[in-house]
Amino acid sequence: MISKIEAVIKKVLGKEVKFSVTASEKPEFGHYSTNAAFFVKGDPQKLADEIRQQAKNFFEKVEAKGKFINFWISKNALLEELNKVIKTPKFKIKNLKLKINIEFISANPTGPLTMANGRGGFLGDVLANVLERVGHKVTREYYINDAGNQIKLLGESVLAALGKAEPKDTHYQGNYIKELAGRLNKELRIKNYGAEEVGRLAAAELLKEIKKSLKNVNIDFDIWFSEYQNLHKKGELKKVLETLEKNGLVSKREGAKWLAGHVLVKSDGQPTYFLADLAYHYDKFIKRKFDCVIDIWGADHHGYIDRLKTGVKALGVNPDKLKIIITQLVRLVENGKEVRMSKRAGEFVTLDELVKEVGKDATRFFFLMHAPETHMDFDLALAKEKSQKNPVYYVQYAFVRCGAILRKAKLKRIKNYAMPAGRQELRIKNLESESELNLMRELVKLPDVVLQTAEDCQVSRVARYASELARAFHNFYEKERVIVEEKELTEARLALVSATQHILGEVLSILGINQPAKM
RNA sequence: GCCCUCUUAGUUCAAUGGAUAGAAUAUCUCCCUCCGAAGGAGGUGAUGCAGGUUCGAUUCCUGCAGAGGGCACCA
Repeated sequence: MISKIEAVIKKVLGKEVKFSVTASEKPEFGHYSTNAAFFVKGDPQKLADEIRQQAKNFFEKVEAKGKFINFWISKNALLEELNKVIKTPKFKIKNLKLKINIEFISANPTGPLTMANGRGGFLGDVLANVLERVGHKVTREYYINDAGNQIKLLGESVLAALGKAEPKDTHYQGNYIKELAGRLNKELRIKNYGAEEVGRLAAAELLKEIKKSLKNVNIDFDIWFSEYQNLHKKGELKKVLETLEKNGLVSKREGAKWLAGHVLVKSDGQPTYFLADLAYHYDKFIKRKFDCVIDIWGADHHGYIDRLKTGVKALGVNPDKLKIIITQLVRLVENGKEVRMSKRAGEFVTLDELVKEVGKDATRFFFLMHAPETHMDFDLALAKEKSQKNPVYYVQYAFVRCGAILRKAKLKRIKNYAMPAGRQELRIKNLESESELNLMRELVKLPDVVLQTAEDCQVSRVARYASELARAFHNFYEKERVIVEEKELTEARLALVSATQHILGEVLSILGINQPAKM
């Protein structure tokens, strides 16, 4: 809808003028408005009239108020647009076709997923959904850090728990290590593994747990990329290092190899994580040829952004193709006091615990509502208490109400309203009331919401839209009875309900939230 | 010390540089003869401080205060 209005304004202005069109927040400002008159000389009302002339049937009214120009969309145009949205196959609103890799969570396999991992997890999952809706080819990827020191440390921790090694402060603590040690004990008794091998074994075991947790919250990955198997074992680090050396970008100092002030190979000959990461991004950009790579990291890695971008540039890749999204850390608060979350100290709330206490859908919505850059304090007890008031239920309830009405219509054998697969033309020409039209205006916003989100990655917009759409529906439900005496009116309203069910269902599906039949 | 992020109703969050700063929740009133009240209608209530740029600043810039995070031959 917005791009349509923009196109009309552009036609009138004739030249490149920077302006924007937004959905209006207040009824007196119409349905949409633009600030275009701020940027051109002349009477705003005259400009408004010219715009109206350009698309007479589309606009019911175009009116300048001060320098703002407000648009009222005609009923026919609204209905036409709604039909268009409903009939879009799979709601795929564009076909942009970029090959995008989105890597998220990638928590080290040295412990269970914490609730903070959920933040980046849900963000990545939903962002991937959004990007798919505009036609991109999206690969969801989890990078498994199974090659560094932490694996050896994990192995030592397990051995220490079995009394086969000296306990140290740096070891991973917590019950999960003891449980893990118990599970591995049988195998370890037969074979005499070193710390690194034990670590690898333990990491594989923990990765199974991580996969289970993610499955439980409906986050799927296309690729689980093992640093050890796919990079180290295949000698990819060496290859990338050689490439960089050939291009004269590597310098030697104090026995180590450097790239632009960062160490690639330590003086003891061991590669750094930086080199592994370069090999990884070489794999993504050069070998697998992704047009765009999105990494979602926690705020504790923000200092690493410049380094990686520099490195990627050294590989000959335009660093703008690498988009890094930072999510602020989540602080765990208990009884008003902060608890440091640490796998080493064994102090954390796992994602599993959180989901068990608060519920899958409420957990998802809670994280998705918040912009990634907001700092969050998280109190498990409070979250549990508040989950009853989570807006997700408001949205799901609207969806349930749609279903309840349509069920009743079916029982009464009312026909001519159904929209199987969203293909049928909506028969809603005789809907006139404000709550009905308002609902239609909300429904029609779906493509704009998805497009904008695919553009700026602000996933919380989708969650907000879900609430707004639900409100428009609840409002309609309260004001108008759907199944009434007049047959035509009933059919029209049922069609509207059916359209709402489809679009609300699509929004829930983008958000990865369950579409319940009952609550 | 240097760098990044954040600061908006009691609380949790919105607002591509635009209009009278929106919601939710809490609180105070109302509304079930009804397709489910997990709902609807209304009241109260907010931009940390000081400058600057601009026709216009919650938004951009500078300084200050407060909160979180980062500054490794760790990953």
